[in-house]
Amino acid sequence: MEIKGSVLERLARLYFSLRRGDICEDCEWISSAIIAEHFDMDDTQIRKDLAVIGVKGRPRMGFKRQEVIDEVGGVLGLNKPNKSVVIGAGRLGGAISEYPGFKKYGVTISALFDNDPNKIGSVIGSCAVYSMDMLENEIRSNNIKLAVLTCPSSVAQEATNRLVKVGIKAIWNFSPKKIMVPEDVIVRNEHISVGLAGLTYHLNK
Amino acid sequence: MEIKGSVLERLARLYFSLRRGDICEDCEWISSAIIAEHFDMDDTQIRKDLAVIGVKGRPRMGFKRQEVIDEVGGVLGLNKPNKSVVIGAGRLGGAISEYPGFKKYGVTISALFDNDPNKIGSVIGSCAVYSMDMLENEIRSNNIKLAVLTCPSSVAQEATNRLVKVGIKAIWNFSPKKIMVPEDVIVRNEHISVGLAGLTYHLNK
DNA sequence: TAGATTGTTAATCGATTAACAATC
DNA sequence: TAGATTGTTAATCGATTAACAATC
Repeated sequence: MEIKGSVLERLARLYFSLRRGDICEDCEWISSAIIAEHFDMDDTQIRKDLAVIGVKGRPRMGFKRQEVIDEVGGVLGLNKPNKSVVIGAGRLGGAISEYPGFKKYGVTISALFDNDPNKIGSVIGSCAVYSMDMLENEIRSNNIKLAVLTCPSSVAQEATNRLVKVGIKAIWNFSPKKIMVPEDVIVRNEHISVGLAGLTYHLNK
Repeated sequence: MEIKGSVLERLARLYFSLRRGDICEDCEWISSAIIAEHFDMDDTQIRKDLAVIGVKGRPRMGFKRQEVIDEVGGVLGLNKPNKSVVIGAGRLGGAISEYPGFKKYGVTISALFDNDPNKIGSVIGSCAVYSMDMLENEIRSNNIKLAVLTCPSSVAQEATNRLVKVGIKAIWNFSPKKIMVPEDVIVRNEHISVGLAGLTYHLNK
């Protein structure tokens, strides 16, 4: 059963908030009403989302916090390690490599790749920066399925083609370019400028 | 008339795609059908969104590309400069300061702020890094209304309080922490880990 | 004129919320 | 037992799509 994107996103928010302790730090049980209040949502929605993945609550008690974390984490694929590579060792690639959250949530970065000789051989956030020539080797020998694209738009499609050819199945695309992939590869576009527009709209209204 | 978030987001996507030349590079006219195909949407939606902000098309011709850019840019507040400050001069703050897109779309970064003595006094992407002590002065004297929060979660609320007190009206929050603001201040949360979960879900399915 | 495309109303579809019996 | 909370069905609401007259 394929879980819908909107449900996945809400489950992810719930997962990260519970792990971070934003909602209840030490409690054993948590009710859908408390969760809903934190996210400014309807409590029925919380129960329905958890029902989708088969998490059961208990009348008068609510849901077991640790069970929710474990089950949601399992469904989201965050309970076991996900190895990844980062294409582009600029500031954004560096920020992603250094972000402690990824390791915490099961995503480890195997290496960064760049064409800039000044960057090749350096280390960013405990990850080595390799030449793009090493890309295929690294991905194959570590059986990596996830790639983060932080390279310039001009080379995004070319990099994508190489990634797909060598077995990458999921691409997190931070370049503003639309990239083409075969049907069995999933792309998530992260166009942060779009969020900016919502703010400037309100400022200039 | 308040434009809904979903409409704003679609208009922003359209605006950036047209400016980048993703849809039609040099054409004078563009039809809602062509736009819709690019975004994998229904063409009625495109016409409705443009109708919301009063952009008129012409039967048999479509919409004037430049007019769409100008009108949408105007509504989104991207036609005139928006000065901003960035709180936190880590890699993410640096990536944002260096990103050429912001200047191109009317957002200029006045300064970065950090408490790390090693960073204070340096320059990132043509922006100076100042001590947090200078925050209020800089915002007041430049009449800045927009702030980007890339500091650690632990100080996000404290920084927010100072920003709000000195007149900031829009906050782009990259920290995973929920921040509290008065009603007249708008916050946009950019929790990129949420996007990651969608990819790991599909990989582990 | 014939044909393509807009603008808009009506119909459909899906998502959110309300209601409430079941349960501990 | 009484009361709180779940689980789920039904009702509402809003968003998307279809249809089509108007127009150039």
